[in-house]
Amino acid sequence: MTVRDKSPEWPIEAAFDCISGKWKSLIIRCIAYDRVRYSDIKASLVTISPHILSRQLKSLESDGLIIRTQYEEMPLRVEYHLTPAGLELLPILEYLCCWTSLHFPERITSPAGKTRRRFFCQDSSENFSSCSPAENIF
Amino acid sequence: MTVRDKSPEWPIEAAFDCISGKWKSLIIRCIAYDRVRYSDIKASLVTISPHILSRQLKSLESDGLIIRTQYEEMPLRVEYHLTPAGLELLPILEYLCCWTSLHFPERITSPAGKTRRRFFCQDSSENFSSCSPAENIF
DNA sequence: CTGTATCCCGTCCGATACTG
DNA sequence: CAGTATCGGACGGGATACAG
Repeated sequence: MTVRDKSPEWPIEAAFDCISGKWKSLIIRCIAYDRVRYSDIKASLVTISPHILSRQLKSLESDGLIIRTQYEEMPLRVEYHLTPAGLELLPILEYLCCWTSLHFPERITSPAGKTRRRFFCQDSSENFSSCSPAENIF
Repeated sequence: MTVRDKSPEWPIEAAFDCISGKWKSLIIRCIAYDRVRYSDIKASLVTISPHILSRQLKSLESDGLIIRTQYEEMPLRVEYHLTPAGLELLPILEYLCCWTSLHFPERITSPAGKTRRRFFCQDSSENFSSCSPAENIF
């Protein structure tokens, strides 16, 4: 729970508690289909500071959306991947993309300059074939 | 736009900009299936202050999710209802309810004491029959 | 490579009182 | 009835520097 309010009032609140935040959905997208290293996420989300990334990853982990795996190598290697709950968030995020594209396409700004196009799975559009507007996002 | 960040980076951000906020999803639920008056929303969301409710309603209106209709009567009457975009948010909210119920049911707290059960449409469960856990919420 | 420690700042939420 | 004015407090995001 990373919420400002300790007692969410209905299921929506609990869900928002997990995924709200400026970077969280982008992080989830980054690690959606792979095990991804800290430095790779950092490189993908160009302008995020290490402090913020660290905090968001901890929050996502404690909320049960991602799993952190540390390998005792030198140099240190840490990989992140989604839990089943995190994976089941993807179609919802996809749906939200569609909703925005359908009703408010003018509000969409390009991630260029702030994020880099990496770690995306082109095949995912098969799962949401009815949702074409956002199919190039996941 | 009621956002903290002026330039959302992808469609998800634009969507979150509209629906994030402590009360917004509850307000959307309140006026989901009717034209509802300010005082009724206020009465339904027991603990919300008039200031906050007013601000959230303005935000939802300027984001194109709800429509405000003012009748020049005495006493003044104002009604709110959802736009098509707002209506299409309902299945997504429903999905989020299901997601929470499925993966983190223990995080759901009762709205008792903070909200009252009014303005709900029991029939709506028909539209999401595959989603039983939250069917009594909308 | 993978983070943590500090400090600052804007935004959101809220209580209280007041108004057309 | 349907809001607005004013003032705080708390929290999330961010810049910068440092550490295991």
